[in-house]
Amino acid sequence: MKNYLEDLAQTALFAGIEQENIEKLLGCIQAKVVEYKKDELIIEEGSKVYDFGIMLSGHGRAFKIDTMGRIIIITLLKKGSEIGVILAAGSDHKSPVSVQAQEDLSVLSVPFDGLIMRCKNNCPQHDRLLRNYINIVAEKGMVLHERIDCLLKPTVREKIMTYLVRVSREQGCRTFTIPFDRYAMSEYLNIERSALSRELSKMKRDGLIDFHKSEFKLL
Amino acid sequence: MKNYLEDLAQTALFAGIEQENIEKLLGCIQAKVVEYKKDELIIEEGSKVYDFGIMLSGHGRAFKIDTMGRIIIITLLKKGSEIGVILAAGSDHKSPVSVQAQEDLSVLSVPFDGLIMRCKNNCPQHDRLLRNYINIVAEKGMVLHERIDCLLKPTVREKIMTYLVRVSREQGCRTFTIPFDRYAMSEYLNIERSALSRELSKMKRDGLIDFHKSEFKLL
DNA sequence: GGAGGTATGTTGCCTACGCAACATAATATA
DNA sequence: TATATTATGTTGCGTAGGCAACATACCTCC
Repeated sequence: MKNYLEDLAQTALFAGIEQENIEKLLGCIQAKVVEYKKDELIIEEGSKVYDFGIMLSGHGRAFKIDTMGRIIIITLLKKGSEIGVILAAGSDHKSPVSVQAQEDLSVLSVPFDGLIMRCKNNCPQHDRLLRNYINIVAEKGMVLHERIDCLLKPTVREKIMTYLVRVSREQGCRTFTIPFDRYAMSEYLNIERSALSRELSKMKRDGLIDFHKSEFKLL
Repeated sequence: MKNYLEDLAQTALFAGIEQENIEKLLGCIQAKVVEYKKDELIIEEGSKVYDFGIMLSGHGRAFKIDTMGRIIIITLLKKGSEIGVILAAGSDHKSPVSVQAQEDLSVLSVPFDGLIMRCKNNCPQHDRLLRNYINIVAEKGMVLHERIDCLLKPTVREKIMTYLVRVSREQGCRTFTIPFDRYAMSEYLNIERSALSRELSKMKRDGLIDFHKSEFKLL
């Protein structure tokens, strides 16, 4: 466990908490490290989830299989990503997604009840931990809201613009880099990759934007 | 304030807390009642939000104006609805929506910090309150996720089916009532009202579903 | 440098669905 | 019961964008 302390100090969950206190907290909230093999399921669609997790190493993905058998990627997970945060805090707990290890990896697993129960020993910064947690849940909600914001736009062009304007704002600059390749971007906006490329080209021609690969510029 | 205690006891925020304790808590968390006139803005798009609210009476709506000047309804609010729960708990606090009173109404306004700070007097069930709050935030996230689930479906028929199957599951019955009229349903699924009606009729013809108004049946 | 692999762009075809306009049904008003 | 009003259903038309197929750029590894 100890070897992870440094990494944990960098996570949103433990933000603002000193390492020695993190160590104490980990015991208090009954956190444990769980290892997964490549392709193993961390969460199975439909199962009940009471523990949330923080990725300590490796890569994973959250996905679901739709009625037609297609795989829909919900999120990609890397070191530091949270798993099942909303689920564990919700009231139904039933997972709409599966989470799978894409390579051997380890996860810090925390029972939600351990987090939320005030420990008898009143350990320092448990409050801060809780506040961080709420913050994470809220931010996840914001992220979902922002995606819906794009998805609701009627045309491909408006979807793209909504997305680009947001990223530009976030990075505080008219020139910016998006964290997607074309395929991922098309999935995020729920449009065809080719249709995306087509519209991007048109928008460039129309003098609305400029771009090369994942570098964009709003004009 | 007192006259609202009974209503508050019914809300998700105060679920499982007795009325006398609610009264104490209200003071502890520095809640106050705020009145709004018809058409007044409770939250203004772009403003920073540090307090969340619980609707005590009346109706309101959350909306945003998109780039083309169209009004997009995000949610409708009624007695018991929460306002700005995710915002107040988030880290940016900047509201992507406006919230407006559609008639004279009152709101219980609670500073997020009041909620999350452990009161010195260690008042009973403050923990429960916090747990309820996290629960609400998480559920809001689930609701957004579920909508995205529909929006991502490529065809109108699949969007409809995804939605109907979910509501059917929620109500635990193949016959059920949806909380939308056609127009609201079409907005939720982000499709044209006429296209929705058209597809619903086809699905009935195909023996997939049966319906009359807002009553549906999966076959 | 060549050869294979992957990411991105281009284009023609075709249809699902947005849009508008109208029809019918349900509900309210008087 | 007549009349206005609002919800829902129907239909024809035109096109945005899905789909498939191919083109080009970029990258990696012999």
